[in-house]
Amino acid sequence: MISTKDRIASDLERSFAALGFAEQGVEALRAEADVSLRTLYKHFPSREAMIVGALEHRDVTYSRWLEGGPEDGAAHVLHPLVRLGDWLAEVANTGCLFLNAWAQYPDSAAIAAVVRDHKARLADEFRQRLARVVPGQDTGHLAETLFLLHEGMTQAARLQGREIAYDAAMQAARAALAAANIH
Amino acid sequence: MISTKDRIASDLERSFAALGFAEQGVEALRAEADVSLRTLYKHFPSREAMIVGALEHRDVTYSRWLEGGPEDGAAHVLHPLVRLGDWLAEVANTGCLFLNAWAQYPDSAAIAAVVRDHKARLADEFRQRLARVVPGQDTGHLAETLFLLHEGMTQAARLQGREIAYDAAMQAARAALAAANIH
DNA sequence: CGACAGGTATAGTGATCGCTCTACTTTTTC
DNA sequence: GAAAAAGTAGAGCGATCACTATACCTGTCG
Repeated sequence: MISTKDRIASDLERSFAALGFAEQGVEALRAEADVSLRTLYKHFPSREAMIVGALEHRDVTYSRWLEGGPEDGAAHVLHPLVRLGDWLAEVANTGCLFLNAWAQYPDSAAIAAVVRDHKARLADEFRQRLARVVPGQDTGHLAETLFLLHEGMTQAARLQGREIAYDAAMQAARAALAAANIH
Repeated sequence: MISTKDRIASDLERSFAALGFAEQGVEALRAEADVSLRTLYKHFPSREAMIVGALEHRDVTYSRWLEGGPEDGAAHVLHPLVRLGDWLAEVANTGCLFLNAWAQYPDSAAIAAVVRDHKARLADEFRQRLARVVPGQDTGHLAETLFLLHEGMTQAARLQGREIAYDAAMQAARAALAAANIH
């Protein structure tokens, strides 16, 4: 049983992803979610809350998107980057939804918090996968590099095309893993 | 002799960089540039034109910022990344001004054009430096990787801190160059 | 001198937008 | 089956904002 709030959050996420955060007012969001204005405001008491709700929803969907993959070796660590490549192939290429939101509302503490939270979780994903492949080894620096490549691929995809960005990121990632003797 | 328009553009760049594109209206920009509203609109006939003017100004200042550096070897190629690190140490950490603008106005052709232009010039900077160090060699793919690291460092700096982002990007860049036998 | 290019100062305008309020209906729950 | 919870429809308010219009000043140059 999916709650009304979750359904609206999903629609908001889709809507913001498609048209950005500035180009549509609350009325347009209401129409996209196909609810009354009152109901929309009951679940998300301000426009800012709608943005936060959409970002939180994407945080969950993207985490699920990264799950799974090969269970050992470099491929286990690289899986999130491969999945990002898949993601970029599916959606319109508008960069990172979180960073776009943050760029637009740099003074909103609530938005900054959800962005930092999401990115911290993402960096942790790489740390955990590295810990599984080479347990006990200090891989903090390597995890940061993989995270940086994730961010770089996201931005480069809209500037130079998905394939180029994917190839460049994957090659750099493989080289970094190889230098740490992870194959 | 610096023109009035250039002086205003410089103020606009500073203003947008400090406070973002959404948080200040035309009146705030006018105050920052210390001109009358009429003069501001004479040089930049719309708010969008003010944004474009600010971005064009930064395109020039950042190109100048990257100039020079060591004249041979890997250090010649890496110089723009080093300079980006210096840049990130000096300015407030708000990501890439161009991508922030684009995120906010995804439908503006004029803004999209100046963003693409700037990023193309940046990618070319890496290509030219590679061509100088290993003339005749096909380094297209390597240039894309360095460009991706540039974008990644910019974004990662606001998420994980400047030093971490700088170290991660430089390490990945050195590994990529070493793999191509550039030292 | 006098024309004029380019500046200042600022009030006003029309449109948009976030949000609320009123009045009513449907669904759920005990 | 009644009450309460949750939904719909949509008009309207107050504030903001991009942009314009009016009226005036000033330094330069033929």
